[in-house]
Amino acid sequence: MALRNAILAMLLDGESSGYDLAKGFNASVANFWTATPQQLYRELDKMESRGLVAARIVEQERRPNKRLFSLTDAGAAELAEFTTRAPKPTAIRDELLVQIQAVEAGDDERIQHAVADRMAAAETKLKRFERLRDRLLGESGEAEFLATAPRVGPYLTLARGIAFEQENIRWCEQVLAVLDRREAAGFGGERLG
Amino acid sequence: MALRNAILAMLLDGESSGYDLAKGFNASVANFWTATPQQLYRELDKMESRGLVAARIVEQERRPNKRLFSLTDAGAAELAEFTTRAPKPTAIRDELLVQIQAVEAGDDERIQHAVADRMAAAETKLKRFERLRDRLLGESGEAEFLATAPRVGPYLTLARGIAFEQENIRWCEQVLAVLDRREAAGFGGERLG
DNA sequence: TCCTCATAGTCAACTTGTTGAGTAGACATC
DNA sequence: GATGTCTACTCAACAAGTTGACTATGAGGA
Repeated sequence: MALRNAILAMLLDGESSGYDLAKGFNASVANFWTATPQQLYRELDKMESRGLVAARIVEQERRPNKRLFSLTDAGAAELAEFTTRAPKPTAIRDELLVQIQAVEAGDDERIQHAVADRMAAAETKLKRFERLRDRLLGESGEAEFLATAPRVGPYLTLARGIAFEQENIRWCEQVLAVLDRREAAGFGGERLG
Repeated sequence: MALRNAILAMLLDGESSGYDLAKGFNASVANFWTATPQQLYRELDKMESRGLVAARIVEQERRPNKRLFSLTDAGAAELAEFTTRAPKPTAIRDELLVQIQAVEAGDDERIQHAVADRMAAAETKLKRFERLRDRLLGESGEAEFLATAPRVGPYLTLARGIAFEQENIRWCEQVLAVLDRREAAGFGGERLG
């Protein structure tokens, strides 16, 4: 249900192929929803058969043909209806946090590595998001943009993504500092059962 | 896989029943993983049959008997092994963000309501987390605790939860401010197709 | 020339997560 | 005395998400 509506929301930006959507919903790019390509192709077929999106085949030279999907009136109505329903509460669900929760019973070194990797990924993502924001804002400052732009939804979700990644980075730094200090103090390596 | 390990990580705090775990993994309480009761009972049975946890039935007066689960050596080994594997990258997946992305094509008023609800929920959760942190810290300050406590994992995941909810609150405030101002400026109610 | 990457998908099998209902006793509240 | 809430689950059905393999073409580099 939510995936369906996330796709409809993406199509507000204009028609696009399953492949394009897959790039947008990729975990390393997305700032409001994620999905794998398989999920998208499957869902798009269902949505087409229900008339929520319209598909049009575009023949291309030098590369495979593609199907471009666009919002139909029924799709827009469905999306509008979705915005009237109470959204599900969200909570964190993160394998790295599970590992940190169990850090004293696990492999210190590997976990520190994982935290460093996560921090690097967050930094990359943050930079991407900031470039995206600059492109969205164009010449205007934030206040002007928010007052005059026809759409602010994408800007606001992007703002959430930026804040999330900044928080991620700060937290990773804290964790690394704490684990380093404890290792130096002789807490490293020891296992709790 | 991750749920299994999240359960094992919970059992580091001592034996507990499915019902108790369900409370801990409840979306409004959890700071590192969530699960429904059904998921837990199902997974616990599987884990018991694989020897990762041991169950013991405790007969109670005035209330139903319960099965208390505890970590076995095999379970602890599985959890340790899990900490050596690279965790999956996580991304935001939030119905409210989908609604915000589509705010210009949706129902302004209801969305503002949903944002206000989310903010209230985040405040409740933040307070709960802060109380939990105070209990964890006890008499010690943060620096002392981090230097001397036998386990810091639960503290670090709690810190992530706290930061997440604070960010949530800030973002909700921003969104409400922006939507209010746009409504006053005459952007409200109008729909984009 | 081979190898990899990017485009643009499809198919099948599997694992995870969600929803709703049911059971059953004890206690509190109106 | 009826209703609701808390403990402590179980069962069944369904929806959503993941994994891995496969097809096909063209471009760019080693």
